[in-house]
Amino acid sequence: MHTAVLAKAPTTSALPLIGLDLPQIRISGDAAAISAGAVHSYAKDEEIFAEGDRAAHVYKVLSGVVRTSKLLSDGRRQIDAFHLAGDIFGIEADEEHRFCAEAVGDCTIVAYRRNRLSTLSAIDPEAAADMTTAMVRSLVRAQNHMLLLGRKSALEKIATFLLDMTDRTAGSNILDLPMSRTDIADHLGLTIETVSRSFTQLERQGVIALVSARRIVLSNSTELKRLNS
Amino acid sequence: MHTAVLAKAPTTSALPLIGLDLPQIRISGDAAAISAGAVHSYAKDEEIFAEGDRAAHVYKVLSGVVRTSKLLSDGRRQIDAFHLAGDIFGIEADEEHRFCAEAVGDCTIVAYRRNRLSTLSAIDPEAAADMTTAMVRSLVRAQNHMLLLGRKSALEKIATFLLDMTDRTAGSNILDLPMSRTDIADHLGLTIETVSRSFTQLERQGVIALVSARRIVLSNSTELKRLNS
DNA sequence: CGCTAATTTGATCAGACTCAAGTGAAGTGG
DNA sequence: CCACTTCACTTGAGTCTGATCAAATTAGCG
Repeated sequence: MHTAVLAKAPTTSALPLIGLDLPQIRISGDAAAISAGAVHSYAKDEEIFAEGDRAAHVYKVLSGVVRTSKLLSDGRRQIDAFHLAGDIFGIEADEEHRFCAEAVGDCTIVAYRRNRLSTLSAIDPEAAADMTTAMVRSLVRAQNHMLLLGRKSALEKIATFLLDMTDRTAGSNILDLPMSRTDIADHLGLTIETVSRSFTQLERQGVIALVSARRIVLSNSTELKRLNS
Repeated sequence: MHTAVLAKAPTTSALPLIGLDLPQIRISGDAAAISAGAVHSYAKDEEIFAEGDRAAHVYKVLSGVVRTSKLLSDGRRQIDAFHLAGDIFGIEADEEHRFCAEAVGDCTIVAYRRNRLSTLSAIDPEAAADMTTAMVRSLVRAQNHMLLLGRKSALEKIATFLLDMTDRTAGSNILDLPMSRTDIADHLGLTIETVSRSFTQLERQGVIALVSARRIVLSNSTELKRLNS
């Protein structure tokens, strides 16, 4: 992992108070207890950590979007999640990362030294609870995603994805997708062609409008929810 | 949830010491702290809890196998995991169960009152750590399963499944499957016909031998591991 | 021993994939 | 500022894996 050179973004600066501007999940407690987090910036597609790297940190997205994924030997890829601002990722059971993390677009991230979850819980129970919350959230997300991957049609997958992304970003019905068709495909267990065709089909049905490739208006979210099953 | 009437199995008996015969994950600490677990028996296909039930307990399998699953409105089902003896299941973020749990065959289960994970961690940090371990394990499993569901072929899915079940049960190369083809299909995102055909194909290739429908000999686990990708 | 449920097998179909070409937008360099 | 390159996305045609529908076989059980 190395820090990206981006003029505007802060680099490897210690955070005086960890739980400061982190609304969604607050890493609380004494800064000394969980040695202070460091902020890093990453450029688009830059690797944050790789599968097999030593899992020395837990991360939180400050801005931008991160994807975590696993690869098969022949290159097939499954993106298990996109992490938006406020999301925690990189929690591992073992000493090793079981998936890799990359910046979807330019982004900034806080890295917290991982003093072994068990140890942490003794020192700072509240921080441990926050970590637990993050983990439970990942698990719920993973369980829903397994249902999607195993049992939903292409159109249903896209519908679910659009609704989920809308929920997690703006409340409005305009959705700006931060990721490519390739990323969407690898997240939903489809190919880019099928993703594209599904978008087109939804547009023809008047369910969505494609302002541009990455900007989508949900013109009929009722129908979208129905497709969601 | 109701307790099955099985002559041989104990029913709703308080456990004097919780972490007694639970080798894999030990729920430790003062029995008073996490009010004692109660043992229940369930018959094949009996429901342990349903999607939407209040999540008042966390469970551990003592004997037999449990499946946890989610349903779509039209009946399509995704089994997210099979839980064998020693496995913990039913951990939830919310007050509600997000999936349903049923007995695959006759089984016995301990139910631990769920004094909110956060509260628990204050009272009994060690028990909380055990719970965390269980959760992390579920998460790792879920992440691997997403890769399987999203990116593997039918044959690869079956190969992975057989190897995983073998790992989790005996060390030998004889595997007794506790679940039906339907359950396997709903776990792997396939149909029963495809599951059956994949088994047949593996048998014809000399990779496995089907002693009976539920008893499988892994005659060439090297080839099975290669298929596993 | 007969009944029921589970599994296997066969034939056909369809949804999603592959391969291939075309379109469009963004960025680069002259 | 515009031509050119590049990359992302879309669209089309044909194929294939796995689904569906249907029937046969086997196993388990009262």
